[in-house]
Amino acid sequence: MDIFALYEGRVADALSASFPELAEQPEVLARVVVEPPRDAAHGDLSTNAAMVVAKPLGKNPREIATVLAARLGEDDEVASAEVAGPGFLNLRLNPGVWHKVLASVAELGADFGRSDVGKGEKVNVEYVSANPTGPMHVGHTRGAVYGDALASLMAYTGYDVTREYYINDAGSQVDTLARSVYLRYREALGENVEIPSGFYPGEYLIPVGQSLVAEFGSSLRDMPESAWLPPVRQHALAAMMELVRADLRKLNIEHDVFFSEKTLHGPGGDIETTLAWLREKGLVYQGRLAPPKGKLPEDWEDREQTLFRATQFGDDIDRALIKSDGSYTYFAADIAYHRNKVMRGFSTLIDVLGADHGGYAARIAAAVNAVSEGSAQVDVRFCQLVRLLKNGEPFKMSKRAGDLVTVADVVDEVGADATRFMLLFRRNDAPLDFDFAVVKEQTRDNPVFYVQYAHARTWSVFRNAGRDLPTLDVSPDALRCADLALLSSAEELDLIRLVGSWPRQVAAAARAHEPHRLAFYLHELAAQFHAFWAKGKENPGLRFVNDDAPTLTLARLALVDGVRQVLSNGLGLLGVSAPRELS
RNA sequence: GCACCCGUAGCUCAGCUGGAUAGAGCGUCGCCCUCCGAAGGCGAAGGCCACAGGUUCGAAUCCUGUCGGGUGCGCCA
Repeated sequence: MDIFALYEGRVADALSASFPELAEQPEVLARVVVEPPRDAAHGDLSTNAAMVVAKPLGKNPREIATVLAARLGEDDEVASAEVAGPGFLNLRLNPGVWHKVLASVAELGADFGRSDVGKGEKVNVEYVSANPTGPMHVGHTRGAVYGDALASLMAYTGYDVTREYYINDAGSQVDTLARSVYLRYREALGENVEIPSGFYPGEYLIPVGQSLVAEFGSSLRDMPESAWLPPVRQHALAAMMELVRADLRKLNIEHDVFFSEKTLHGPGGDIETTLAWLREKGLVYQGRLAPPKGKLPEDWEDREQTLFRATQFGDDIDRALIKSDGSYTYFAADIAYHRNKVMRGFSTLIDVLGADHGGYAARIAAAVNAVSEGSAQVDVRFCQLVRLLKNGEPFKMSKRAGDLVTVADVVDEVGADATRFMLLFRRNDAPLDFDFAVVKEQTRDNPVFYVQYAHARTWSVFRNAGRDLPTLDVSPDALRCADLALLSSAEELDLIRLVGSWPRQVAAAARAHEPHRLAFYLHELAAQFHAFWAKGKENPGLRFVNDDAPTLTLARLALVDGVRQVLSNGLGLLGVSAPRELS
């Protein structure tokens, strides 16, 4: 039950009942918002309705608000409806409404917050998509966690979500990988090898070389490169993807689809058909590009090439499709890939990329626009770099992959929960400091701990109740029968209001593609719960468990259970565990 | 030179797609535990929302320009 969405409907109804001409302007009504007022003293709900429709109606907003107030004030649930400021309408609800909201939390359980705002729209979230040349390093982690949480969030809000990983297995770096593995293969056969620069030096390739020996014996040693390269490449790719999957598992990330770039190439492949289609639409031509201003690339040569008319779709320049050696550019494959997604029925495509791909967004948008003929939308989200620190000092940890700190290093050090929560406790496009020392602290300075501790405390309340009031039935059925009207203090109602705003937060976060909002909400809910808990210290009457007041205790437990449920649902969406006890 | 991202308290950052008196954590200062609800809580100080215009009932939020920081810039992936 999303009380805000509910009242948005009621306000819209009241508007069109009072001003029938608005029925013809749904786009105006769509701008009407019901939200919690900034200042709680203004009431429970606040709406901008009168101000939004004032102009289209040619009427004074306060006048409109007064009409609305009269109409909405007739509702039994509404205790008062007041016009304020330039034309805000503030509604105060009877506490019984909030008690109903709390009851609905228990009723809906894990589904409290779930919605159908996505209306079953097919969404493809592409994330991680790291080159399959080694284990994942921290640079990939943020996008991985962000994409994963976003996918969960959107699935929860009624979108039909596919989690996808694009394997860049068609470029020259895969050949470099194969050659690097081949050296490790010869090493495994007893040779003394040096890894020249330009090859991948990581020790993680040693076992791959050994497994080649196990599979092929020494048969590859005396072949020419043209003969051993294909089997070694395939073997190496499979091994790397296994590494990547293992790293993703450590973060509890699982994709639905692993899409190989290689499958787009070749005769009759998606790239060919896509380019043919673009040619037919007149979007491909032979032409020259002006050299970039400023520093000129050293090997610049002015030559005619095959270009995609990206400028027709808002890009700065047209983009090359075919390299001078005759093979397709990465972008050509990417157009085909995005067209493939569109053909699979996705109407919203989300690409999660590192911030170093910033310049790529415009051409992807152009490609999707062209290829879907405007029917699909793409949202390219960039994840900024993560700076690793320990006690404020830059942190290096070079165990597995040369200079790079890997995902496994981080997760082994602080755990998947902390890694995920910290990466989500920030907007994705803002740089992030990740301090190992802070994340391992068990104090309120550590947001992961702080939120998990709040959840553990809800369980601890129930354990205390069992100890102090052993005869009290605190089963879910008993909680359902609790007299919630006993929850009448400001602290209790504030907490219920916050709990009740959860569905609204979830829906807004999903629409904005911003899972970090959930992390901030959970931190706030944890803070308010901790504060309420502490009130019981000064004022025993506010304690959750009161030996001499079992019915009040039961009502309070219902409130605690609602907090527990929302913390649990929220942590679940973020992919962070919700422990019942902290060790 | 161009494009994209960013500029909010001393520091790190939120700010719910334009709403009312701009918020949180850290840091600083001051409080609250002889055990049973301190792995916590309460309070204070701290702001020209980089700057200048514009759009309108209303701007940290949208537009333009300036300054400052980051990223990227024909065939790399």
